[in-house]
Amino acid sequence: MPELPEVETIASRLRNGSDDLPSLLEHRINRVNLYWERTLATPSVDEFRERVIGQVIKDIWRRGKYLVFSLSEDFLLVHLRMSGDMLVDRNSRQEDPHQRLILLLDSGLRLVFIDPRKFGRVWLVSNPGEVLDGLGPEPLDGSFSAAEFHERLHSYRRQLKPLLLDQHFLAGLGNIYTDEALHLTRLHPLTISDTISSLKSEQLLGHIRQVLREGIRRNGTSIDWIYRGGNYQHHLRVYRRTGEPCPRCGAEIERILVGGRGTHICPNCQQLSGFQD
DNA sequence: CACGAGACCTGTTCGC
DNA sequence: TGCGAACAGGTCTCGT
Repeated sequence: MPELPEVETIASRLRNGSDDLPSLLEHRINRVNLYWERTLATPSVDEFRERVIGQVIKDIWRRGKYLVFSLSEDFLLVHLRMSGDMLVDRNSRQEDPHQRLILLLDSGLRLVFIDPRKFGRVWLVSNPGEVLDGLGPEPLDGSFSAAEFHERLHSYRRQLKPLLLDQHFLAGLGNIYTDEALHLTRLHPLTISDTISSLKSEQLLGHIRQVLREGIRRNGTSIDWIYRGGNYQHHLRVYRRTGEPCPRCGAEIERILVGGRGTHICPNCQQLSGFQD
């Protein structure tokens, strides 16, 4: 579920509150319930409890696909991976079989990490750079220019889609939004990155920003049983639309495998050639 | 350096 | 209907 727009949606809900639930800012952590030990990447379970209890949530934001909680003393980082979700509920709510970590707050609210597949991870660190330093630029950062993007594309000779999914190259894209952006730009996912013209690079960055902003505006994409609350799934052009007509030309959308990931393309609009105008 | 396969996990959907 | 295979919003590590 979690690519940049979904993580952004969750971060802003926790930070600003929503409907009936208040912002989590200035709430104090009173107690820790850990249900799956490997959820905790670092430190040890004992040290985590000792250090995090008593700390106050001062700020909440997103970097790439990470949720960042700035606490009074440390930073709590959360990566949702494939099936994670982070929500707030009242102390009285019933237990979820997939809850992996619960932070009980003063105020009687609970910050609940849900993760059916158990891939998600949580870090408690004094310096967030320990975890975040390797990440590439934020695609929505206005100071990240098309020229710089083009330069980065040309600093590798790699298949385009796996490169866009590489968080060291660019932070925040996942399978859904990458397929969507490539389709809008009419680029085949196997295009070699250093063959892309500066015009195409600029268009691609524009489309990446377009689908991410639209995803955020619609509170993310809800597919399957995992993430709810978003409705960008009704606006997807190719992702998981195998066999349906391309919204641009009507050809049947195909599913291929690229870098081991299911990939959705229009075979007519996204053709692989040696040069990209 | 770049790529593919396997690992980590559980739940749902597909195909025979 | 039933049952195993395939597949899923991610990322890491290893071998070639």
